[in-house]
Amino acid sequence: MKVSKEQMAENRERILEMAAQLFREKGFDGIGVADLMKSAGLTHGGFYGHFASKDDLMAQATERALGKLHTAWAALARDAAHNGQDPLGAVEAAYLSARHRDAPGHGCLLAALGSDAARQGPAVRQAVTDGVQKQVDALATLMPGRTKAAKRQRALADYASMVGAMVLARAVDDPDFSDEILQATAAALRVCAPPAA
Amino acid sequence: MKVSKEQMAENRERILEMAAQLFREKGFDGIGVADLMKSAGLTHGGFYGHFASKDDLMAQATERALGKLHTAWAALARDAAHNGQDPLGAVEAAYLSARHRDAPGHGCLLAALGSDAARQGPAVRQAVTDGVQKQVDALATLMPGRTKAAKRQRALADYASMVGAMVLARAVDDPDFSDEILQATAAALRVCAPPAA
DNA sequence: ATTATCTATAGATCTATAGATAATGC
DNA sequence: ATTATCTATAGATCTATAGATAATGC
Repeated sequence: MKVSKEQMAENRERILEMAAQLFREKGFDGIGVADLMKSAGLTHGGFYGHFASKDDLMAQATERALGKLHTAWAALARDAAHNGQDPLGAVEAAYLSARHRDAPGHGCLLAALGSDAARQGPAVRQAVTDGVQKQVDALATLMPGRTKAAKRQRALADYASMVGAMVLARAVDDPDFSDEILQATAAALRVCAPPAA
Repeated sequence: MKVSKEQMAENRERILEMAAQLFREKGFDGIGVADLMKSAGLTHGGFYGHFASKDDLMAQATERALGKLHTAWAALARDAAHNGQDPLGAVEAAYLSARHRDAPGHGCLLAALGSDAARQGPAVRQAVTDGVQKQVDALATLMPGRTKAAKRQRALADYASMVGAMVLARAVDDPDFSDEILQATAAALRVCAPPAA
């Protein structure tokens, strides 16, 4: 049953990716180690050769999910700028889209697990804090404003608006109401921080 | 062991209040029926005489928590108006306070359980949807704006901002960063929707 | 020989229920 | 007599570990 070093590294990656998705879809408590390993095509017991505990995996999956979104935002902003469009507007539009709302497993970790994260241990909290700082830094770079402090302040408020809108849009049961929340927030962001151009 | 009808109604109230608090503090999955009943000073088995299931309790506790906050907002706005202050600003300041952040068990259900709520059954989702509609209606009444639609749009965006800011402020591990998130969001709300006065 | 994975299980939860108990309220 | 609560437990989870298995890599 032993596999090669390469195969083992690949297995570890698969567990981590699967965890990052399933935690966002079902919550930290919504998926167990056994089912997670089954989804990765491995058995329950093998898990503890890769991670010290479920909490360890949760922290690493959190870091992974936040890092991936950071990369996605950067690519989105770069493409928009390359096409002569507003980079900030592109990131905001993607975040506040029905597509994002309907795919929590591949979206923003804070929107999917934000209220859960506040109740987790130090490792997860640390990963969240680092991830949020990086996202805010990225937004601040795209933000219009005279001073660095003004850009950062706007970036923080912008991020909070988007996370809250997504949490609400996913929590409510009525699809029309959900769309309305996303659209109203997108409109408010346009009014508050119009593109520098 | 039987108690009077009045005592039973009182016990039911105590379970519901305790649940509304403990769910917000520990998450829907973070507190079990047995521990909840112990907190209410009753035994595990007695629970099912009051509620059909844990899910039933979750839905009723959700409705209760959202209703209480609605009442609190109304009182806050009324008092502010009575003292010649901006009612909207009073609600926003209270929501985005460190006091609210540090007492999730008595605060906004969406900030405490928003990402959890999206994964719950129809009863909880329905209670959340109704509660959010009422909060948004209340905010819209306080909101400056020419048309009813404009007020509602601003109210939706306002609510999203506040919920997101609180989710982030509670999720991050660094107290200074947490304060910064709340303050930046409060500042952005002042810029976007300045008091009508 | 080493070790990544598998099988099996310990021990601790959790929701829900069945039957016993004892106080209310006709 | 009725019924709200209690005790005890069934049945299903969940995390974590111990020991067996079998393929890699010296």
